[in-house]
Amino acid sequence: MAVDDLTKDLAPITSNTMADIVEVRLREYLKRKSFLPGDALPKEMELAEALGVSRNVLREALSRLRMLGMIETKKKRGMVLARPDILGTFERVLDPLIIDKETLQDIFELRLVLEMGLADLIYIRKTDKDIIELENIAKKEVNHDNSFRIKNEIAFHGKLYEMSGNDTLKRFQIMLLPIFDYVITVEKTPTIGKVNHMDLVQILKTGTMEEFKSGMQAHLQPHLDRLKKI
Amino acid sequence: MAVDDLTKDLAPITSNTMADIVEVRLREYLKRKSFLPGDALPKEMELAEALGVSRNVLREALSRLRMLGMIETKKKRGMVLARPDILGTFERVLDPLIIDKETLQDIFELRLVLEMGLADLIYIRKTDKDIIELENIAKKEVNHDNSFRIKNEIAFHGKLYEMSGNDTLKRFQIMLLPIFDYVITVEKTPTIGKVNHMDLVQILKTGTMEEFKSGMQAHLQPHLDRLKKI
DNA sequence: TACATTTGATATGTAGAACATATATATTTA
DNA sequence: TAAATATATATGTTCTACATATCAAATGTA
Repeated sequence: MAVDDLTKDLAPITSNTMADIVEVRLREYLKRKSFLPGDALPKEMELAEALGVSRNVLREALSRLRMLGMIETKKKRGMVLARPDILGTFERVLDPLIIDKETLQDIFELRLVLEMGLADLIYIRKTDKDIIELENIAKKEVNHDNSFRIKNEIAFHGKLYEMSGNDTLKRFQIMLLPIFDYVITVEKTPTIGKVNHMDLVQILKTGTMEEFKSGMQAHLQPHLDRLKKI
Repeated sequence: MAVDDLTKDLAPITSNTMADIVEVRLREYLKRKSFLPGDALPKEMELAEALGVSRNVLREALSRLRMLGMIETKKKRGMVLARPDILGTFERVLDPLIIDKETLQDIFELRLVLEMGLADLIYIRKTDKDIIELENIAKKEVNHDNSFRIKNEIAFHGKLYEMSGNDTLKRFQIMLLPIFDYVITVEKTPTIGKVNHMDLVQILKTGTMEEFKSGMQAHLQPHLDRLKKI
């Protein structure tokens, strides 16, 4: 354990390559000059000369920014600053097979936190149409095999995120799905709370937000019970 | 609006460069071969030849994976698969000046959702020491200028995240701070709820989780009131 | 034999030149 | 004037060469 802590606390000494340095310098440059999306950037050769590196190294750094969507390039027009898709970059590294166990657990908890906190947004923005759709999803649950049950579970909770009216949140949830898939697969027994999906729909129809919050908590309780104290 | 929807629905036709393709191919390769952190990868020339591209193009793709922390390289040892820091990659593109207004709003709401949903974790894991520290932060609030008030506000809510015992969540919050800083700066009048920090501390000391949830909601109510219905 | 030193081989890091390709702009042609 | 063509230019790609760090083997020394 002590070793693990050391490696976390002590600087990684990431023997910075030129590309690493140039990447940082470019970031600083873009920020300092307060470039805005659409603004044109100097051409590669000018940047390379200014930085005192080969075009090759510069292009490695630019390649990174391009991947993140921070810049876009066209053959003759040159480069322009762009709006990165903040979630798109996230998605690239979200592989449950690579993420360590602790982080996996953290993310699982993050999902619980999100769903517990979603009630306010849902109650501000829910529509009758939403509730009907949600009910239709809940109705399909009876008498199906396990793989269908999981799909339906995802559809139901996905719809809840959708009802929050927050696209970023919704995309975030979709992105985290593979991780829960993984965690759920690891779980031995399926977790079923005292409040099921149909109950939640009923609360949404006629109940108060407080009732919905309690209902959601009861629904997720088996997961919450599993969380360790420290 | 119709145009915006089109650009979202229709494929972006991102005239893929070789580096883009190689990046994807490498990802697939790593996944298919189910490499694990620490495993050695083939050397650059072998990969380049197998892919039928120049070493240069390959290096642009590798440079991206290296930035994300997916691979690490050493002079003679070659490359090994590594564990990417999932939040580190996120941080790179989180600049309030570049993010568009809608996403900024989405993220602001995300923060509210997180804090509303944090109660369960906090009640599972809070310690007396935590509460004393939180109280000390709350005590310092009186009679200070605005810049101190904001710092203290951040410290208080930051401590709440810390009490969740979830490192990923805590880091996530720190990462989102610049964005709230930006949103708060835009706000004309400071928003003060009916329940203040000291009240929340008192609830944590002797109250139930339900009371804490209600208290948190009252505390954040001014922000929630501001949210648009759609 | 055991250990320290030197040497060489090797994989990544960096540089530079050359050519390919697409495209905005200028020029020519109908 | 408008369409077709040519040219200049910035990015995309390849190739070669060399620098640098480091592992491993060979050599030297006690």
